[in-house]
Amino acid sequence: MDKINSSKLCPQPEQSNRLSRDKRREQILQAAFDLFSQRGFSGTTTKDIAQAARVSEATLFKHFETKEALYGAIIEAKRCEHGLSRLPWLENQQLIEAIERGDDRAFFYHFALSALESHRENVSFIRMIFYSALEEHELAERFFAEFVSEIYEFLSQYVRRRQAEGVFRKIRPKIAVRAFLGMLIHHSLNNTLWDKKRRILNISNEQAARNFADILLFGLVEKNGEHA
Amino acid sequence: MDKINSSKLCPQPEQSNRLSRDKRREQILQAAFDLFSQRGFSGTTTKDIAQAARVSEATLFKHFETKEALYGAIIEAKRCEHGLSRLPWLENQQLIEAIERGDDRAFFYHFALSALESHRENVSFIRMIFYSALEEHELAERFFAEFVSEIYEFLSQYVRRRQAEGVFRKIRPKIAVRAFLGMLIHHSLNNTLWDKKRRILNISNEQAARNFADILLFGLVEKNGEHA
DNA sequence: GATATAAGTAAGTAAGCACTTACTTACTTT
DNA sequence: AAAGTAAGTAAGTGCTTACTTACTTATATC
Repeated sequence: MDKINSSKLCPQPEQSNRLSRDKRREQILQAAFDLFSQRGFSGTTTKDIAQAARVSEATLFKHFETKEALYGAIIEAKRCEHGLSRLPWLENQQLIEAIERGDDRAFFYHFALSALESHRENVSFIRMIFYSALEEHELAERFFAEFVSEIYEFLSQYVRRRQAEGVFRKIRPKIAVRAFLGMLIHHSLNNTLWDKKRRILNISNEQAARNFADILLFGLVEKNGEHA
Repeated sequence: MDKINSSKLCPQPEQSNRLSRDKRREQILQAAFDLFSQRGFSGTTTKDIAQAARVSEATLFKHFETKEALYGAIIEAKRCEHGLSRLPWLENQQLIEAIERGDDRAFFYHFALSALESHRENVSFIRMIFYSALEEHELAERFFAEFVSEIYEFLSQYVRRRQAEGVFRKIRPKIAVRAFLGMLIHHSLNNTLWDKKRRILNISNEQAARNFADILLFGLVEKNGEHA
């Protein structure tokens, strides 16, 4: 209606909204990701997604055969983004230095901090992962098998080494890792899902990382000034 | 069809399936709870619920005005079941004895154990709570405000007291509580949601409770035989 | 045993759902 | 500039959804 001759009369805003296949595809994926993470798979309609991506539903189905296939494409895209190629510790210089110095406190602090920061930056991804786990889509399973289990491996190797060196006491390393990751993930989950207003506990990621690392290493029981 | 004269010809199974209002109501609630916890609110249809409860959809809507109201009724029912009246520690004799003895290890062990057991017995409830949190229904909010915050209060009181007595070191009590609850909830979540086959870590609730309590109290760092 | 009342349902309804069809642009290649 | 190709959509399709209507039992009370 207001498009027909606009290119002749007013040249400003109404160019063609035609995009290259890849650009449009990405746009739809982004809209779908946002909506799925907010409302889950069955809570999101293809009409909603099309509207959010500013295309017709027909266009959406030209790019993705089914709603399920669209979900699958998101999984694939996120898998590449968060995939094995860039596990967080490999690009965390301070973490690597802490390992070299044998500084357990710095090691767990920097690991915790980067995990908490990453959670904060990927709230949508976390929500989507949780939806996937509940709905038993494969995203959750893949994420766990490819990413989480690597983290367990990395951290429990560290614990095992420090046990061999006589610094850590005897405990199954994976139990220690579960405890530590539990602190981190539970804290992030509180901040993004349960207690967004942070009524119960409102602390910075630095404080959280520092305290969780210290609890893991030294516990609550006083040891008379062993660490300042 | 096969109901019309069955009461005259064969007296065994085909009595009337008419129930009292309360009985029927409860049956529908149970079916709805099971399905909502498996598939979430928008993933469950009223037809599914009616079938699972073995009534017609019309009957379902005679008992509950809308699907949303049915959800609300579940919340109310679960709130009574899990409500303030029976917070877990009040009926845990071993926990109370541990407090009286001033036995921190026993205290956190028994708390952890009863939490983990309770999670195991209420998998459906946990799933439903998580769906509620993601879908931002009020169940999650109420549960948190009425139940979880009480637990924080109880545990941080304990920590505060032991700090005053010079046994625990200086740390914000709620951070310690968050760390401990994180271990417990994350472990249960792994067992029921992420790693049902327990590939990464397969331990009993007793082992988990023992180890988590010890990490909280003593940490990982060796203290040369301070606790056997 | 007649009457009142509540429990129950078969068969709808309108709106919403994932997905198609048949067609119109816009850009690229020659 | 003509032809070929790909991007895009208006207007459906048939099915499913939450919810109703108009009716049929069953049971408690007198």
